[in-house]
Amino acid sequence: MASGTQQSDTSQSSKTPTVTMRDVARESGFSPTTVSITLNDAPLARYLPAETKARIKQAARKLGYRPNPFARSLVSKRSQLIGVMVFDITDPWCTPILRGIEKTLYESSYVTIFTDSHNDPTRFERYLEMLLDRRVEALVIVANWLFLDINVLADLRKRDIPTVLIGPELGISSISSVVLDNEAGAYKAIQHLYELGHRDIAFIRGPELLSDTASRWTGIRAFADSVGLAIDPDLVLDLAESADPMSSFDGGIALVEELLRRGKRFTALMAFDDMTALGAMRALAHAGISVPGQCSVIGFDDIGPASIATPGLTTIRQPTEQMGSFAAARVIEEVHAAHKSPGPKPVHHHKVNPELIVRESTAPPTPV
Amino acid sequence: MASGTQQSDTSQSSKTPTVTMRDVARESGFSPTTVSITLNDAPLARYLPAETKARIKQAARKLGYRPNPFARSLVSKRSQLIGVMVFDITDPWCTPILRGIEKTLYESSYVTIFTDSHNDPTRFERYLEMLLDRRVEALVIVANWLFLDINVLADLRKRDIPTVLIGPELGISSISSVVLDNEAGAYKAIQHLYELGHRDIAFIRGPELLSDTASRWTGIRAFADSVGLAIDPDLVLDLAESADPMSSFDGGIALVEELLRRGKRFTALMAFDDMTALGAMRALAHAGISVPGQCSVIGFDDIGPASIATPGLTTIRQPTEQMGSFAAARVIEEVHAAHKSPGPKPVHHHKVNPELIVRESTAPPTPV
DNA sequence: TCCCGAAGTTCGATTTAAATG
DNA sequence: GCATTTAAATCGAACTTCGGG
Repeated sequence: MASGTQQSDTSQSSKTPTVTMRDVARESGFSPTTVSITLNDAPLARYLPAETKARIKQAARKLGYRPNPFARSLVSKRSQLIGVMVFDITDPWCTPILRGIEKTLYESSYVTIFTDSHNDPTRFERYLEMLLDRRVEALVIVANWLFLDINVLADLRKRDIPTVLIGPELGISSISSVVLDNEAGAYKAIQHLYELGHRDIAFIRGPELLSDTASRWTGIRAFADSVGLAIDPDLVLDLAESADPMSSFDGGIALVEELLRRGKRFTALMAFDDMTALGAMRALAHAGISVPGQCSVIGFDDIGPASIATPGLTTIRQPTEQMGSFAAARVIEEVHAAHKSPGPKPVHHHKVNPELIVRESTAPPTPV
Repeated sequence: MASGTQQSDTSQSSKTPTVTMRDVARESGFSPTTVSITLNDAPLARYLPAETKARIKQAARKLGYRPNPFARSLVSKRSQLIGVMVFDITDPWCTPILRGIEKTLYESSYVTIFTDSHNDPTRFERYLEMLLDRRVEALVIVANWLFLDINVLADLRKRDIPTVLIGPELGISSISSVVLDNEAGAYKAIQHLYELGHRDIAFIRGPELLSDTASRWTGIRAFADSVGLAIDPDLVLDLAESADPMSSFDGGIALVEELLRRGKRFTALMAFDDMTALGAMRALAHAGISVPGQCSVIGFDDIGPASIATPGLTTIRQPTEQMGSFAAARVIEEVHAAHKSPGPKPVHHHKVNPELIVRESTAPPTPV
């Protein structure tokens, strides 16, 4: 059954005969030039009588003509290809971004070449070269973690290919980006806890090398200072460095255990991200501490698992899908602009706003 | 600062000059033919003196020569492109598969064109056309849900482009596939519960239209029959039809509530998939029923959220990454084979084995 | 299939310049 | 000059054929 004989399909068996423009020309009785002009609706098509165009189009349809993209790209020098480089497809933060990119690219005539660097610089550079060799017209980089050194990015600028980086803030940079307002997000998070009545709040901060860590902490400090809330240094722990998204889950577990060991009272915990928060909830559960009954937990990112955890995780949502859409739109815009006037384009930095999503993991502290 | 003046980069400013094979020929002092032969290590290269080859290669390196893929594809008729169509990138089941595909494609010289059909037949067909128009050499389809009608698939066969479908079993079909042995998986799941001592087991089955539903149920029946376990029809509920992965989470909640309403005793619950199981755990928690203390829960798939839920979800793992790798390898193989001898290739169906992953959500029933 | 190298044709389209009535 | 159409050059590489050494 599996490989059986193929009975049907009498004539047009094995390979498709590849019908070319020439064939359409022959079929319609016009020259290849005229065919090209009509089918592309080129400027000169204005002078062609409707009758001619109709005949040509019908011939094309009849033969099932499909223009060869390589021949086309060869002369137009446009690949209609957009390169997308994800740092780690395994990270649930990335997938909605991909969805966003795909949504806006779907409307255009561009097609996506997908690559995944596994957070590995070597792989990143090799893929980058591949993409460039393939003549992608633009690049969208989805970076959940930043190891990139400036040289690589500068190189991109030099090659004059529109690029947008989604993810970490990387301060002054020569490359366009779409980043979250981490400071505002963290501010909203702690404000939420504070308004519920929490005063003894523990914090798990991100890895020091990650720029997001600093900005989120700045947001936290800003709110704390504004209401005169004291932050106990003993209740502040840092996640270790790592490029594996799962590691912050484990980190969350380990650091909560450490927190518990220290014995200081806290009624709420603000985690660096959702993975950490989920790890923390696991550790809390194992210690017999109920969430949010005895301890509220708030995360950051609003990745998929946050909403299907029990209790549902209160968190700060990154509008990931919009970020992806925006980046893709931006990059297409730049391609069009470059088409009009070549040369380096201005760099844009777009900052998007996070949103507080209240679920089940936060509640007012229970009076002692 | 953003758009500032660009000081460095004296000469090679705006656009890259695109160095062609001709330039390399001129630089090295040989003809384009000789350059082509050496750079591609064509058969004729055997006769070229090392000296010549070295000079040419050096010239190429010096000029930063990059062969134009369009010119190349135009004559070779090979695009070096593999189309990947995901039904829903948002579904956590898909991402490890993508990773697997990417891993094996990385080693090859192929590049991935990524598309996401959103479980929408219209979108699927439009993307399919796009991929075909781009002359992809093969296709990998990652289907978490099956709406495809046979016509579309048959069409693919006719076009003679190697295709592998990852996902649902679709019985007799004309297209190669990589599917999970759902029956074996379900068998292992219920066996696990049974061996823990559970006898009153509730079931949430999948939507009727999904082929996986039937095979998993077959596995369950097979085990039950083999040990003489009775299945109470009142403890068997069905998920509604839907293409949204989140819907089974909601379904899990709703059906557990229904189950509880019925008032029949059960000490374990076997869910159609992890999403359903996670929903079930939420409903159980809300009803004040502890997992696994008062009720064990087992899922299916082992998607990412299963391991970071609390309690960790016991489940049946699909070797998703391997499935992706395998499919990609298979497809490349077929491309090579087709290169040697054209014509339709035999269809292969590969069935992979699931694995029981025991976490925290299952335990022996507590004696009443 | 001795060794080395190059001229010329081809792939399938776009585009310019020009020819026809 | 105008409306209508097309021959011919071009894009960048690969391959076939051929000519000397």
